Amino acid sequence: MLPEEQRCPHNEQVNCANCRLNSICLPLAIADDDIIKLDEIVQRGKPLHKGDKLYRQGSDFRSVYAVRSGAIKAYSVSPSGEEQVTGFYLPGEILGVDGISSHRYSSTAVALDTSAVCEIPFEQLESLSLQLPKLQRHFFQLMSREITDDQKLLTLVSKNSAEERVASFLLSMSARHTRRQLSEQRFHLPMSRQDIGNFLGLTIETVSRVLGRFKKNLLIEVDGRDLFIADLDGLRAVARVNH
Amino acid sequence: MLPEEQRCPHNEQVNCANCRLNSICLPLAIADDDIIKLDEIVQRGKPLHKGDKLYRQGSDFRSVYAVRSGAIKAYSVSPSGEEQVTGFYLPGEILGVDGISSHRYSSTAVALDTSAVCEIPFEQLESLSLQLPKLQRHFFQLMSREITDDQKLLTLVSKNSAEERVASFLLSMSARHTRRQLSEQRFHLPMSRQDIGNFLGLTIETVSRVLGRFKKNLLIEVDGRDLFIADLDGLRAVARVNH
DNA sequence: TTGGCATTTTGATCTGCGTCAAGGCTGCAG
DNA sequence: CTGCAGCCTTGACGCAGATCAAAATGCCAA
Repeated sequence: MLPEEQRCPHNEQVNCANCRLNSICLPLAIADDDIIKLDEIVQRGKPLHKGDKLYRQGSDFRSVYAVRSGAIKAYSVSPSGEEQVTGFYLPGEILGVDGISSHRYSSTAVALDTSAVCEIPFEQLESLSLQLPKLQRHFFQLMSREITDDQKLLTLVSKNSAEERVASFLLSMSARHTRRQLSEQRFHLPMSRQDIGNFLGLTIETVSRVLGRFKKNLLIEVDGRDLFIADLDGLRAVARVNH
Repeated sequence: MLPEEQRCPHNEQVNCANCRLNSICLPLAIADDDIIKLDEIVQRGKPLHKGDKLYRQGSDFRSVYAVRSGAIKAYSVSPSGEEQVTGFYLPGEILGVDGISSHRYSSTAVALDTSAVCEIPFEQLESLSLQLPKLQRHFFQLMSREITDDQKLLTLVSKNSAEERVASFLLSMSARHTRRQLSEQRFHLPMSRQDIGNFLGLTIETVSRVLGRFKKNLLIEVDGRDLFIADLDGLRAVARVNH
């Protein structure tokens, strides 16, 4: 399958109003003339290459970012030196809000593939939110969702087995692809086994073994990072969590 | 030690402006005449008794709450039936923001002791935030802090040993007491071992054993839920995280 | 005071996943 | 083509913390 940016090139998406992702990104439920105002503050940068950093932990917070294509990984390093992957961001998703509280990003964001993002300067977003109640509400909801997602992840990591965690992760990826009208069953994982393991609190070997078992039980087919979920309900049964 | 509400009775704290907690609660950095507007929408209910529910997972979201005295525990039950304690809220802290995204609370909040809270109806808070840029900003920061706190907790639970987790937890409680001008070393734990274990992804037996080891190593003294941190630096060394 | 229930502690044993080690696969550079 | 580096898989073994069990302690009500 072609990457999304090739099926719907960047240069055709010159504004928020005609962006294919606008139903899952910021402008949700904002009136047309309001989208224009939002559009004026959004900056569309040049594509990031694999490995490029979008922002770094500890650097000054200025903007939040919406992913347009590709995939971004966010991770933070604790004072004790532990590295923790805090999230993967796919097209239509917003990252960077963790920087608001301390005026510095609390994580580093790196492109996992060639990616494109929209930069939204936060001060301007704040001003606009004062004028557009729906935008303010949308932003409160967005942050609240990040909180509930983090709490679900905490439950997953602290209460579920390795198989349940990996199954939930695959189903989460699947659901997020579905939201973008892409295949529910067949997709590419943009991150390494290392990243998956770190995110889920598992070692790379355990992730590999669990995927091997899923394959043996005919739940999935895997070839490197290409994934096919052969038995969605079977995987849901393993995850014991609704996705 | 007397509970705070007895040293500083409720009926003397009739408004936000003279509330002893206002430096760590909402009105931070808000001008005096703005505090009055905020004060008008805040509702001060009667005290909650131990075990009383402030709100329930799945019920309609209407308000966020500021703890005035006592202690509140928030927990959620996943579709698979796992119970996860998502946080403990002490005087000056805000809870309930997890309900914004889906218009329903994603957790249940229960009083661990006799407690008093201020109720802040969210629709009115939203309206006021449109008029008071500082309040909007404060609220964005508050939610962003909740996100970064959750991510730190995730790192703690997924990357650290039982001893590191318990030590970090005790230091976190200590730091939050210090913020309220209370003893850094001596305080009462309002929650059970069960709750601590659940919060940290450990069993009650492990929590008990770790506390026993800390006691043996003269890091702490414990008598039930009364705690004295005898060696703060020693405990910090065990936690390997700055608190 | 006594009884009963919830909470905590302590001990013995078990196990899922981490750790260590080795080998395979893929893609790129020369 | 060959060699090398990154990434992934597979196997053998050990251990931190879970589980199972039971006793100790605290707390409140009658």
